[in-house]
Amino acid sequence: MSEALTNLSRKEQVIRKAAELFKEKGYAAASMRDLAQLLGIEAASLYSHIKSKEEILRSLCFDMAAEFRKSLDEVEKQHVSASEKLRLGIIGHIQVMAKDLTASAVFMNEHRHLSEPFLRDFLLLRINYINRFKTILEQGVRDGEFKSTIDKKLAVMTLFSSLNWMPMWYDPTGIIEPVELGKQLADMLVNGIKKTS
Amino acid sequence: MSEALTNLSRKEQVIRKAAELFKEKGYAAASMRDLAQLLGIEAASLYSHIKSKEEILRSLCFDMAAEFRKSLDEVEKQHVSASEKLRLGIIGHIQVMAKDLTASAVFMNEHRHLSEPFLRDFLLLRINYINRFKTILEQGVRDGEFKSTIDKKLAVMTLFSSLNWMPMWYDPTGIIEPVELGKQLADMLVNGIKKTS
DNA sequence: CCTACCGATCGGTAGG
DNA sequence: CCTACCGATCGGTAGG
Repeated sequence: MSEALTNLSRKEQVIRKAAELFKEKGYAAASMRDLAQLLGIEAASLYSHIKSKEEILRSLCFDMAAEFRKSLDEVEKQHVSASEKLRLGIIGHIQVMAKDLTASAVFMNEHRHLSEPFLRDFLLLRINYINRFKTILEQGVRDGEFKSTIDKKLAVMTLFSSLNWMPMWYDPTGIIEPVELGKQLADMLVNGIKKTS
Repeated sequence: MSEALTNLSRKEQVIRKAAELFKEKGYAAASMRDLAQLLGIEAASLYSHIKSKEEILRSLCFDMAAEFRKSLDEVEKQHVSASEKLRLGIIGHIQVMAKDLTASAVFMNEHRHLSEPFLRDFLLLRINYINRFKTILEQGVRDGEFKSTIDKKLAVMTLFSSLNWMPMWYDPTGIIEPVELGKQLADMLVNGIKKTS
């Protein structure tokens, strides 16, 4: 029983270290020997904790996907305007990423190394998530809250690009907190950077 | 002479095919044997055209960097407002990318596989380019054209994220042209998506 | 551009 | 978690 607990936590240690390694070198260039060395064990010993290198990637990608999904579920329950929903969606997304910036970077950059049918599943989850944001934008246009001239595909892709690159430059030790960052990003997208007065 | 020209054009064929392969599989996961097969030759034969796998990556990354730089040089010569400069800079960047979406994707996603001192040089070019856009934003704030409350780092990072992800979803056979896309992206960033009337 | 090959390294297994 | 390995594959060279 305590043995099972120990194994579980050791497995998580392996996965977390792997995330750091995958983020730094990329999945393909990161070797299991590199990973073992970081953990102070032999490469062969890794396989008492995990089944394969790809299993690690899978758990990182799909766990993050589940977190993003949960966050957006909460937002959609709210009865608020489209711009408020968009704001909450952005803040939620950033909060999820901020909880694990390393896993977020792997989620974003390394998912393509997933083999089938996992890659297909992952891509479906992602397109679904993006479409839920698109729905919010469409609602905003319908309600007369957003310009009818905006290109929704461009807007949603711009949003996602900004969101997904955040792990590359966001400094968690810096002054700005995740929620504040989300608010500013949402404000910039909704209101632009031009002075309105 | 015609031999030299043939070699040159063959070298370029190799590089272009490599760009497609690097984009699709990632640099580390793309093997020279894969590349050779795409070209219908043996892996060893590649080395009569190129010195090493990394030499290909270097030429792709640094050639793109030079194109981006040239484009921004032109923009900075113009005597126009900050928002117009920003607009022209965005359009220029997108035009450069649209000329070679494959090389652009490699430039963005694979540069980290450059070895030193090339990686350092590349990163310096990139930060310099980003800072030139930041200067445009600062000018806009100073001139009272942009809100003084905007986070310039966030704004410039958002801009770059959107710009750099474009090769991932932009469909060159689609209806929207590069210049039009640049205009819309600039408009969205400057004016936001909210109705102002 | 080819054949023939090199040493290094890869993910992973057997058996303890 | 270790020692001892495996077959496959890697980037690249020699010599033509």
